[in-house]
Amino acid sequence: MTASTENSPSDFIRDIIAEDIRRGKYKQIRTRFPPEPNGYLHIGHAKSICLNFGIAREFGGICNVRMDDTNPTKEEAEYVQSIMTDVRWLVDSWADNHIGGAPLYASDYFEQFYEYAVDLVRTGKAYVCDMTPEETDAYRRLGKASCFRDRSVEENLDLFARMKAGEFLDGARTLRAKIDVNAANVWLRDPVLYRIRHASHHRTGEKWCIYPMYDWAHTLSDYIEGITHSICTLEFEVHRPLYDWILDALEFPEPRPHQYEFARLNLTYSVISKRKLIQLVDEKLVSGWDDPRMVTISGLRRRGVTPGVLRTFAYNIGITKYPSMTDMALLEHTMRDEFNRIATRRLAVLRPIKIVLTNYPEGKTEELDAINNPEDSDAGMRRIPFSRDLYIERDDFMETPPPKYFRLQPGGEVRLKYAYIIKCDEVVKDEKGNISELRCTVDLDSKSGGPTAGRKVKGTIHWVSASHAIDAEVRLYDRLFTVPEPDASGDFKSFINPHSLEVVSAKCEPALAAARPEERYQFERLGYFALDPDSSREKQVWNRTVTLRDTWAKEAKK
RNA sequence: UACCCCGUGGUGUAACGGUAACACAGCGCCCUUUGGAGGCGUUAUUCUUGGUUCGAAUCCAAGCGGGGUAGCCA
Repeated sequence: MTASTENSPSDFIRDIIAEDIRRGKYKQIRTRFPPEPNGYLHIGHAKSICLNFGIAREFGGICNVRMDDTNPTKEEAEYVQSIMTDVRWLVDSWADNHIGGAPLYASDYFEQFYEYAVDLVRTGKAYVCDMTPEETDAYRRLGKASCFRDRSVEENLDLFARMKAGEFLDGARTLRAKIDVNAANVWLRDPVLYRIRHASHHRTGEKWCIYPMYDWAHTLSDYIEGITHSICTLEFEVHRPLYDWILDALEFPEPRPHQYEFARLNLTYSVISKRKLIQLVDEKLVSGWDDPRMVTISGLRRRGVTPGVLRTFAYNIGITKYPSMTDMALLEHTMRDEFNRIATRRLAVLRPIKIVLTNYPEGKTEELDAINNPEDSDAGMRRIPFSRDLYIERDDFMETPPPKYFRLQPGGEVRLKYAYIIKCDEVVKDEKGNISELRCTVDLDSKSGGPTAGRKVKGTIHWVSASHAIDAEVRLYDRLFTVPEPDASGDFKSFINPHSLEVVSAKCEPALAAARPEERYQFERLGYFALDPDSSREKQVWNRTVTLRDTWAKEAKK
C-alpha cells in the first residue's frame, strides 16, 4: 500500500508555513507557480505545481499561476496555452478552487516595475550604466565599480527615461542596482535590473523597449500579488539576498513575501531540462512535445498517466534541499499501484499466433463470464465470445521451453483464462519453418465452473476468439534512454533507446470496441493501456503506459 | 577560485536532543484461473574526526564529498 495524496505531506517548507500561521504572520497563505512561457511543462514542473497548489489547499490559501514573461525574445503565446492546459489538467478537481484567477502575467506589471525603478533611482539606489556586457562581466568578476556608478540622480533619471523612450540601441545601457561591488555574493555586485531590447512582446507588443530582469520582476510580482511564500528551485538560492534587498530598498511594509528553495527533480533514464527536451523535439528524435516517451506533462498524459499518479508520485518523492536522483522505477510503481486499483481488465493479444481447437465444434460460439476488475467488485462482469479458432500470444508458446516455463508447449497443457484447459497436439509450420498454427484439444469438462475446472494446471494465458476479435494498433513504449543518467557523460542523445517504441497489430476482445479515452485498461498479463488521440472510429490506437511487473522476464534471464 | 547550500541502507524519504522508521529496487518463500495483485521474510558502524550533553542522525567546529551561482536568460 502506497501513501496516497490524502495523507498530509510534511517537509521543511510546510513546517515553516505551519509555524508562520501559528505565529499569525500572514492572514492567508499565497503561493505561486511562475513558468516562463518558452516551452512545455515537464514532470519537474509537476512537482512544483503539486507543492504550490498542495500548500494552498492544505493551508486554505491560493496559488497564482503567473507567466514570467519578461524576455520578449524567447517567449511565445503558444506556450501560454499549453501551460494552462497542463496546469488545469493536473490541478483539476484536486485544487482548482485554489487557483488565483488564471493566468496572471508579469508583463501586466511592467508599468509598476518601471515606477518602482524610478523610485530606486530617485533614492540613489540605482544608476544607469553605459558599459558593454563584456565590461560589466569583467568588472563584476574583479569587484570593480562601474565608472558610471556615481552619476547624479538627475542624470540617472534623465537617462532611464530616455532608455524607456527608445533613444538607445539594444545593449547600450542598463539600469543597475547600487548595492556592493565587492560583495561576496556576486548577485549583490550591482546587478542589472533593466536591459534594452527593441523587440515585440507577445502581450505588450511594441510598447516597451526596456525589459526588467528576472530578479526585479519576480520579486516585485510576488510583492504585488501578495505572495507569502515564494518557492523556487535551488539555483535561485544565491539570489535570495537580492530578493530581500529589493524589498528593503523599496521599504515595503510587512507582511512581505519570503523565498524558499527546494531541489528540482532528477529522474533516471530521462532528461528533464527544457533545453534538452526542446532538442529532442527540434531534431525530430521524438514526434513532438507530447510524444508519449517524453517526460513533459503532455507526453505523460498522452502516454496514459493520470493526474492522480503524478500527485501521488510528488507525494512519494517529497521535498528536500538534497539534489537527489529519483529512480524511474518509483514513477512506474506509482502508475501500477494506481492503475491496478482502477483499470478495467480486458484481453488483447499483441503478437498473435493462431490455434485451432480440433475437438471443439465448428461454428459454435459460447459467451464466457469475465471479471472487469478483481480489485473493484463494483466493476462488474462482461462476456467474452469463445470459439474453435483463437489467437494466443506468440510468447505463450515455446517448442523447446527452458526450465520453469509453464505456458503452452508441445504435448503440454495450459488454461485459457475464463475458459478451458487445452493441450497442444501439433505444431504446424510453413515452408520456411515458421509456426503458422497450433492444433490443440480442449478438455471440454474444464470450463470455468465445470467438473474438472479445479484441475491443477500451472499456466494460465490470455486469448481472443479469431472471428470475433477487433484489430487495433498498439504502440509499445519503453524508457527513452538506455542508461540511468543519460546526461552524466557525453551526449545524452547517443543513449536513446532504439526500442523505446514498437508498433504492433493486435487482436482485441470485442468489448474493447466501446473503450473510452478517459478510462484506463489493463490488457491482462501485459500492462496498462490508454487510447491514443490518433484513434478513429475505424481503427483504435493504444498506448502502453507501463507494463505489468514481469517476474518471469527476470527468471528467463537467469 | 570565491560565495552559498546539501551529506541517513542500492534509490527516495522519516525520525524535530531519548537510542534509526516507511516506500521503491533486490533476494527468498507462500498464495494465485493475470508468472499481475496480495502475504511473509531478508539487507544500516546515519561521510569522517573532534566537541557540547546523562544522552547526538539531530547542536557546534574542522575536514572530506556532492550540488549550485559567477547572462544585459529564467
